[in-house]
Amino acid sequence: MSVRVRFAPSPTGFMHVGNARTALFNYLFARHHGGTFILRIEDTDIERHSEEAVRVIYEALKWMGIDWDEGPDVGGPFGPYRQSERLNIYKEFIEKLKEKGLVYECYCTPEELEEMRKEQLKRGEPPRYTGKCRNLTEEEKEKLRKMGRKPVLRFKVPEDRTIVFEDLVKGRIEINSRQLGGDFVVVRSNGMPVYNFVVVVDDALMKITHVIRGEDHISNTPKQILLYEALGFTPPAFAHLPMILGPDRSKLSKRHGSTSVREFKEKGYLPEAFTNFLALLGWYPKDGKEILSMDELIKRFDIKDVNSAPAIFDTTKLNWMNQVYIRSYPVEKLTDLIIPYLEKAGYDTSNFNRKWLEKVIEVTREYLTVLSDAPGYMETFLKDDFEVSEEAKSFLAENPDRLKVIELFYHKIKSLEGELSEEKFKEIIKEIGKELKVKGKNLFMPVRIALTGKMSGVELPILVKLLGKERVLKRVENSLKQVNL
RNA sequence: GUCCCCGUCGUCUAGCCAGGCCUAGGACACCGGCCUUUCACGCCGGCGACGCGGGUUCGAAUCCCGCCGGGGACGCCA
Repeated sequence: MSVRVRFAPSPTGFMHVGNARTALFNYLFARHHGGTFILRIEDTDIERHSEEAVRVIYEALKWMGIDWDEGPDVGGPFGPYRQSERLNIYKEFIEKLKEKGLVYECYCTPEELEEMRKEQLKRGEPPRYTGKCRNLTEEEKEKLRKMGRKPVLRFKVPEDRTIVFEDLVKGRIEINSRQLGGDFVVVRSNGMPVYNFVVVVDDALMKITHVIRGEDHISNTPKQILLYEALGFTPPAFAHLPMILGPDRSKLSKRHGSTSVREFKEKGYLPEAFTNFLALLGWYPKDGKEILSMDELIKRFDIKDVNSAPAIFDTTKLNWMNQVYIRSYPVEKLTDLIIPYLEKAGYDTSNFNRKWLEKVIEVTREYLTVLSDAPGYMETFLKDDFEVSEEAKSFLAENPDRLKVIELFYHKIKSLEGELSEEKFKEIIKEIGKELKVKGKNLFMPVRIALTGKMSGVELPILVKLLGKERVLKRVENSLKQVNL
């Protein structure tokens, strides 16, 4: 039987990195086995769902390089792929449960249930539904209905049964039905079925073979297995991925900083780096190779190699990976991605020659960790009216020779005939060194300051070449003005 | 509180199932050196972990028991 897996997020308006990793592992698993990857939108909680929120999911997945074979937008043989559009399907299976006498109406109000939970907790008992309404008579129900109460439908959980499943990453897991918190709700009082129920119906009908999801779903699994059985379906295989933790070792959430895919995209992480990094959170290739393209990930991915211990989300390594990817990215693509950051920083990029911009990026890419660093590092090339830093000024003031270097450099460039090439620049510097009898830092640093106002930066010959004679002169004039007070 | 899951360098992890090849390997980070007439890159080196206690065994990171620690779940959220 061919592998069919699904990623089933609820549209909350943002894609959490934990969800992104779940999607990725499902995707890798599907592609590795030549199976089908399905996208299903879990929006039974209608109040929270919006079209925009669904689009956020599409965008995040596409950005990461994940495509799906079946889904709300592309369709497929087992649609619809949005739970809010599957309501009559669920109704049919609710009827089945009713016929079998496996569900019953419960008229307790949320307030009553909350009260009950509090008391149980106070007594040191695990909170659970007691089964209060399990044996209500018709008259009692009628009475409660007259009070204006709308019932929920609860599933009858068997008294004392050990539910066992073989988890693909955790191993054998056994839970007694007594630990399930009592009879659980399958249909809300507003008639809307609840997650644990719809997920079973959908996974069964969509012929899902492997359910790969976060560890926080382990406690749902026995309930779902009970429903599979009640409905006459065979449960799929389960694989529960270890949690992703924040630096404080608690479940990663918004208070830990950036946790949405979009934030990483906006900061300027390359999708290849981000995906590569996520893949290594809880999984490790047998051969130990860490920089891996999507194809290489697919080739190597094995659910058996997924770690069962949780991982802390620490972006230090992501930063390194991003640098690695930035340095090997095609310049054209990199330029396309960097231009928006330049625009945001106030540059009108239409003023720049595209080829020239690419050359600038070619030399500055080495310095970038994230794309949003680009405007800062590229400033040296883009802005001629810079300010000479205080550090640089005092450096020049320390030794009169240093200023002389700048002045001589200026005259030599001014009287230069023809193009200012890298070689020409090196020659000129050598000449200055000989004529003024200076060398080392005393020779190079003044020129650097005159050209950039800073004490560090890219290699001078390259800078000079990309600037051209006119801009070099303009810059030296600008610096001289600031230093000669 | 109850149940479930987890515990190897600061972090991601290899090794654990099939005990000796482990004076525990790699990567990131950190520190130092080299390279570079700057910074970064690159190269070389260093620091650094089997949660604790018992047991089994000639031998345990690996198997067993207990403890401790961390996390998750306990919704008419998904």
